[in-house]
Amino acid sequence: MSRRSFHRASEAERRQDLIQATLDCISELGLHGATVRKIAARAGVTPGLIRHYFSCKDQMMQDAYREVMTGMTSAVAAAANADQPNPRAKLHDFIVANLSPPVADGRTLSLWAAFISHVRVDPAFAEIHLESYLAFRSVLEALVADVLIDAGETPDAKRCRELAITINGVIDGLWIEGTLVGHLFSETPLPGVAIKSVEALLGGISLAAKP
Amino acid sequence: MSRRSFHRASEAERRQDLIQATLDCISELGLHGATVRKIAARAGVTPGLIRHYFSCKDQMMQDAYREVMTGMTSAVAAAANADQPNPRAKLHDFIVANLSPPVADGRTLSLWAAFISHVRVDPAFAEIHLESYLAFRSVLEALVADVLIDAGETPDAKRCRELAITINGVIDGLWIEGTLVGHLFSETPLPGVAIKSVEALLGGISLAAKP
DNA sequence: TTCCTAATTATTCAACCGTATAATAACGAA
DNA sequence: TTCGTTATTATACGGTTGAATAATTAGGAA
Repeated sequence: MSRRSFHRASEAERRQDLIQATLDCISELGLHGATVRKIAARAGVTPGLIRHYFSCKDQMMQDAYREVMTGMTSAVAAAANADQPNPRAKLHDFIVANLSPPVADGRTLSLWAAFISHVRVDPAFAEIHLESYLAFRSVLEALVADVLIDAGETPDAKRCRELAITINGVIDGLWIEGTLVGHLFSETPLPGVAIKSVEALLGGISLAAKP
Repeated sequence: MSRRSFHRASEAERRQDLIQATLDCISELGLHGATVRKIAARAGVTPGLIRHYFSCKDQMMQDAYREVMTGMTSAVAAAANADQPNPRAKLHDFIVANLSPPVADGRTLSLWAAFISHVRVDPAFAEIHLESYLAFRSVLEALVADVLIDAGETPDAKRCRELAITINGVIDGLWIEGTLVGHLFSETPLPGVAIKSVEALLGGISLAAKP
């Protein structure tokens, strides 16, 4: 009776593997299908190892939630800061990134929804949600402020915040629609719809590259 | 040893009780806490009864999902047709109803999210989602068309659909934001934000009651 | 009232859950 | 090379799960 051979991984990559396996299981099998055993099998380890890296299953779930949200926010923030120094182009790219893969993606949406449904159940999830919401909104608020200044306005904080709330809503709503039933309006690409909508919300400011 | 006494209910009300108990458990305990036993206890019956009314637990979940979505859509549709014959006031009330209780409510949002997270897992859930999405959007599309006509436009179907998609997005996004972190902007009531946003999206058409 | 039907309870089952503990093998240090 | 540490596996445990079956009792029909 010989034991299974294994590889000793670094703590960082093992945790990452386990979290990714957790996310895979949740998105493919649902929350009640993402058991410790299935997650371990997906990660190629035995179930006991999970409790060597996480104090309990819930702890791993919370870390996985944080991972998803920081991943999304940093991806769209990076898209905004990628090329253009132009504030309008930055906001434009930010919006498009929110409505394109890998953010606009069935797997990501399933994960987000699964975690959101636990916000009311577990205060730890509520805190993670609040953190990630505020982080996202503050990025958006800064982008909006720069656009308004670039357009010659002198916006106060309240207006920027209200616009950020609204634009966040537009992005979220179209993100959900586009990801869940995107096949229904493939002839009406959502990024374009979103840009037009935000331009209207901004009072007609164009987000196209400056002439 | 005497058996527990019980009441023989009609099929309709028993099914309704079981579905409501299912929804209560999902929203309070999460998907993996909504077990057959907990649901039965909440409904005041024994677990075996569930399989007398539903072929399996999943079947009951699907019926519960359908119940949530038809409840939401019919609530907001009723709000739109309640008082005003004025198309603008109808759309106005429709939007406000979407962002007010009982639609904008933590329990409802938790349920919606829990079910959405299963759309990718189970094709039956995907079908229910598609049905309810199309039902909602077609109500909204009709409201938008009437508003445009009332404003003197002669809108084509494509424009109405695109506006409905966008407005649906705004409503969904603000609904989520408002329900999850509504306490953050109690001084900026979301219904007002939504109305202003939709007015902007409609090109400046006012949704206030006609003068 | 008496009887029949089926709604409801009670009980059982195999499978699976998350967690705990002990044995072992991988791999860096010396 | 040898040794020690610890990451990893193996195994076990008590409790829970969804489902199946059998026993009963409620409530209408006759």
